[in-house]
Amino acid sequence: MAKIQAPKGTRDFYPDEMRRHRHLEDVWRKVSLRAGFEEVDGPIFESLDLYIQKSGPEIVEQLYNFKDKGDRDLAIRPEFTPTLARMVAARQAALPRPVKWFNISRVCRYERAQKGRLREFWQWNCDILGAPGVEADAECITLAVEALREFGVTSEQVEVRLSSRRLLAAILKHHGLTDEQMPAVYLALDKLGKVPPEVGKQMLDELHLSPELRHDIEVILTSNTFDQMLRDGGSFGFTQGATDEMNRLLSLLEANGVKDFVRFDLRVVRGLAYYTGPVWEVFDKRGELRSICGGGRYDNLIATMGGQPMPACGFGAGDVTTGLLLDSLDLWPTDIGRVEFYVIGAAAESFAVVGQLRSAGRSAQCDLMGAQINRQMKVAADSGARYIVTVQSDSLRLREMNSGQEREITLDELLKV
RNA sequence: GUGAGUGUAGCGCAAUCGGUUAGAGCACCAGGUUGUGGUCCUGGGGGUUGAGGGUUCGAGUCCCUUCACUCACCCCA
Repeated sequence: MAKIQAPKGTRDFYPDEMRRHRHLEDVWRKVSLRAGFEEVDGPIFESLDLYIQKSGPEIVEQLYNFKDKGDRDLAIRPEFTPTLARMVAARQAALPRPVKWFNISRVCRYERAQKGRLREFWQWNCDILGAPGVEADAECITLAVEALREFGVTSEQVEVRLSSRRLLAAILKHHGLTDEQMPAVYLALDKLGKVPPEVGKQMLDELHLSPELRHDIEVILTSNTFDQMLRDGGSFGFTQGATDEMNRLLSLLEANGVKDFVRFDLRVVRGLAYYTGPVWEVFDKRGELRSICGGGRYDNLIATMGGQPMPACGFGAGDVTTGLLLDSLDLWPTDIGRVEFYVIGAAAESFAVVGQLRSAGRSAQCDLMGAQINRQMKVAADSGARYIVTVQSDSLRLREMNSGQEREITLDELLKV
């Protein structure tokens, strides 16, 4: 029989990989719960229409869809947000506000696999619904930063680039662009951060913008703070409300202690039809990886999906890019998911001690191969156990592997180590 | 969808100009030594050189086809 390999763009998780994956999920879940988000989930497949409703018919090309035996058109979820929107809309009136939900979803997208992008991956999603103000945006950004900090990532290594679709749209409108003309400019802006300056210049030339707009775009590109942009570029036609909103968001981020991670940068655009307010994306500062995490405000989504209008913001982070980030910064913990005790000795004696440890809520294992003591010792050392316990008739010895310290110990003491 | 690169043991690799039976390391297994550790020694299993075809006295090596993987473009919810 021919060996069948895993489908393109998928991964097998052997124990080493699974430990790492578990670490990602553990951190994501921990910081979410710590911030008062509640975990939710839905089906891994949905009606194809759910995705078409949110993203248009073109989306079908980019997802795994199929007909079930009842001839229903279904799709494996390519993202969690439509499910979230469906769930919120179904109980909209009854949900206490704000709704703060998170989810770690396994998702599939039919795309060419490449670095940092596979056909099956996990996405951590956090959303806040029913909160119209920038407090919710600040909460989301802060949560993303807290996860990065928990992974051991510093503000030297990554940054949150914060933009605003509201501000961008105001600038373009101020210069007389119609809603139809805006996407081309958004697209160019988005590219500008990612291509060499000459190429960027050429892209802008091709748009034939007015000199005034061209000037404002130059200011956008060279501004590192919102204040600086306003100083260099004047009002840009912003309303007081729009300016206040960004300033308030920035001061909330400062109050939350994540200011050092955040840089104002209007080049960040993200999906075209979707976002309505602040948008942001996390990048590694070395510029080696695609974006690690991103989100923003999408106040129209719930109504689009058939619910009552409801303000919303949120973000998603992928396991693949996050993993690559931890790879490149060498931030994987080495002691995760290992059994705490490895008990060495004759089978009957080892089993007795292992049983006691497990009953006491500790993790423990022993030899199952009938191996000689020296062999057991080697296996125990290789297992990464924190403690090795040797049992010989009635005497127990405990060895702490990091320090190498060893001592005689009673069973009662052992259970409390 | 477009373009480029790479396929040799479980893994990362070597094999001169096309030349004998494709090698060593790590990992795995067995034995020995160190009696409570990660050492060391000996041995072992593992390969249709991705697959198919061609050129040749002879192909891991050259040519064609195909498949897979990787990277980039497009796209990125």
